[in-house]
Amino acid sequence: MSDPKIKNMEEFATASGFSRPTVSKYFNDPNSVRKSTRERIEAALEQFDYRPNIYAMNQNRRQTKNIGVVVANLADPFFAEIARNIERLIVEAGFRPILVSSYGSPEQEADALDGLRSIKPAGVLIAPLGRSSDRDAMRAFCDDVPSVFFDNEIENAGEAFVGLNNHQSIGMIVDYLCRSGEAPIFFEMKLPPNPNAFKRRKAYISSMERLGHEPRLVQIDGDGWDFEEIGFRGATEMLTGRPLPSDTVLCSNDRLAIGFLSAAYEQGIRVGIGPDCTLRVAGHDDHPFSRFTCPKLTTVAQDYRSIAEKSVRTLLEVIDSDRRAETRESTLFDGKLVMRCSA
Amino acid sequence: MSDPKIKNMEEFATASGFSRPTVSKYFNDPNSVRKSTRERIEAALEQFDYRPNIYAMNQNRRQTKNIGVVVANLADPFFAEIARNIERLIVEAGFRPILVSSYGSPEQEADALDGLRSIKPAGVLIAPLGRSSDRDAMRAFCDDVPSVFFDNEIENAGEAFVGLNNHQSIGMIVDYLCRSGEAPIFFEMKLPPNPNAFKRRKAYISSMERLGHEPRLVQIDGDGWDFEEIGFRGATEMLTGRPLPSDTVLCSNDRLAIGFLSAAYEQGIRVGIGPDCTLRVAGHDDHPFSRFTCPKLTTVAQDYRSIAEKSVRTLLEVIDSDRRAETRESTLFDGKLVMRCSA
DNA sequence: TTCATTTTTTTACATGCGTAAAATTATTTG
DNA sequence: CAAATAATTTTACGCATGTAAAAAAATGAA
Repeated sequence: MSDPKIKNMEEFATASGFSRPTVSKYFNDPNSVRKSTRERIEAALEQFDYRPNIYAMNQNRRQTKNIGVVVANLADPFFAEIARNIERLIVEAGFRPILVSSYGSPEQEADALDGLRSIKPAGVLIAPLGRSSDRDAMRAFCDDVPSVFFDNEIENAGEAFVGLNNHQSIGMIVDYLCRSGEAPIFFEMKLPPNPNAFKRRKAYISSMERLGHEPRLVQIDGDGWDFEEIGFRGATEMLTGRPLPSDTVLCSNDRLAIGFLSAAYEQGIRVGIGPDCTLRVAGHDDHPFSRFTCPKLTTVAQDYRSIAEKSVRTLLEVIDSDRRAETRESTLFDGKLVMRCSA
Repeated sequence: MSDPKIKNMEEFATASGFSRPTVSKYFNDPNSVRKSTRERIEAALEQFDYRPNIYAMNQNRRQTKNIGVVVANLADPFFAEIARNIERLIVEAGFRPILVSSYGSPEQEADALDGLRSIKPAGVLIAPLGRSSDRDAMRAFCDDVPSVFFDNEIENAGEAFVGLNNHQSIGMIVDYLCRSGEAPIFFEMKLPPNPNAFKRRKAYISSMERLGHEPRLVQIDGDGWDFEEIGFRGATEMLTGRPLPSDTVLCSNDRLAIGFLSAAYEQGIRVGIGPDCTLRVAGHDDHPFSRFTCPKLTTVAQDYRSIAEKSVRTLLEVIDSDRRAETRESTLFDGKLVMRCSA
């Protein structure tokens, strides 16, 4: 392949025997030209290896084919996993994903949005930090570019929100724990960085009340996103202190649970549902590592795929229709109970 | 701020009272204009919120300010962590990082390079998949754009390689294990996707021989990047089979060790250095989760920061000097022993 | 074959910037 | 203050594409 070197679309058009506008049309949508034309262009493409200059394209198009994806923390495999799904769907739809991570920092989140702005994306998918996010900056951004939020919501921002039905999922696991043993206490951070945690707290309380049990919150100190470390420290403190009001612990998320289990192990406390176990621990999210904890963690699985699909589909609809949504749509997926051996 | 709306550099130049070329010069390098000019432009910048069109800039510059970062698998927190460091350094150097992940698939790795090509990056940092990488495609890519490899090497590709000194690190932990107990057997995949694994195998063998012990490899089946799962299955099989030739196991990496520990726990085998323990397990990499395994994992820490810094610095030097390296430089950092309680 | 329809070509202009050379103006130095 | 130097402006062109309108050509149906 590649006889002479092709510099631009003009030369490629000449080489392939068509005019530049026709070739341009082909690149914007191969189906917009006659089949015979398409085939001849594609044959030429094999021969001459030319690709349109992406900068010139993006400069002149009304819309770029870029879709920004900003996640709260790529170092958390949960986000990496959902980002992977989202990226795949974006590529399949013929767009180009631009993945950026806030790495837990509000400043970096703001910088990420700022950086995306200059790229003029057709749309953006955002998993915001939550409590520490700059909400005003975020809303201002969403006014300018179509945005769909996932995992975490920012009130009055974006075209839509796609997330987990915490009420259902927490209700489900509280139900399970109550009918299979003692009613759980709720292990969480006093001041969680993540709004989901607040929803889960509320869901826990209402579920317990619904079942006629008294809710008991264990709220541990800690700041930031090092949930395992925070959970470890909180659990160590809790487990060496006075006796627990219940032998069952529901953690606000799997990462706290991972820290909790590590602490319990270190304290020599046997966790699980076996006869020799003195504590049951459950988590939430079905974190990629939760199947390798000791013992394996009973948890609630978020439906990564569905959340990714719905988010991307919703954004693409907004982009295609070329008009902003007048009402903010909110889609919540149910969690699925994943029973392993920790509870 | 922002009185009228500024569309382009022409309008902004007029608004700020300079000519467009002067303003253009400022944006390319603020220090290339007189201080008073710089200050007036910056004042205007506050007032009018304008930012240059990144596509027009990149189209006309000799070089873009983009630096591609392609990692083997973002879903592995090790890569996420090193990517975070690299991204930060790139931003600090005034470039824009473009992060893409192969997610363990050679096709996606090739696609990633292809996608980066169209972005005309000033340079690229690559942590290749290794064994399954398309070496020819990779070398062809490196001919076109300055590339530095990290974590994994591809022979005869790229300007430089920055990684870990497996010989030193494995030697160190073998030394430690031998002097504190029985000589370790080596737990690894039969056909690892990652070339580092081969180096570690060799390093293990030579270290054992140096210390007068017979090397013993336990090579488990499995394909792909689900190391925890592969380690879990391999360990389960191994631990339920005939008695082990040693009570000490060195895993080729932490993710295998995480699976191993999970399996040992399930088998009721107590791992650690305590008196009631029957097995010692060590890993390698100081994976973010290795401090929360049960028991906490003794391992070798890779120096994320140094690897990231050296990689970025090397690439920037190539970019700045505007000439390709004639010799391929290879930098290996020593690992550090992280003693926890698993061995 | 003829006519209506679709596709392609031609022509022309727009986009938002980089950059080079020459002319001008401002600043610094002696 | 004049000369030397540095910064800025003017002018002009280039980059690689999108896009719109009118003209021409190809295609398909009767």
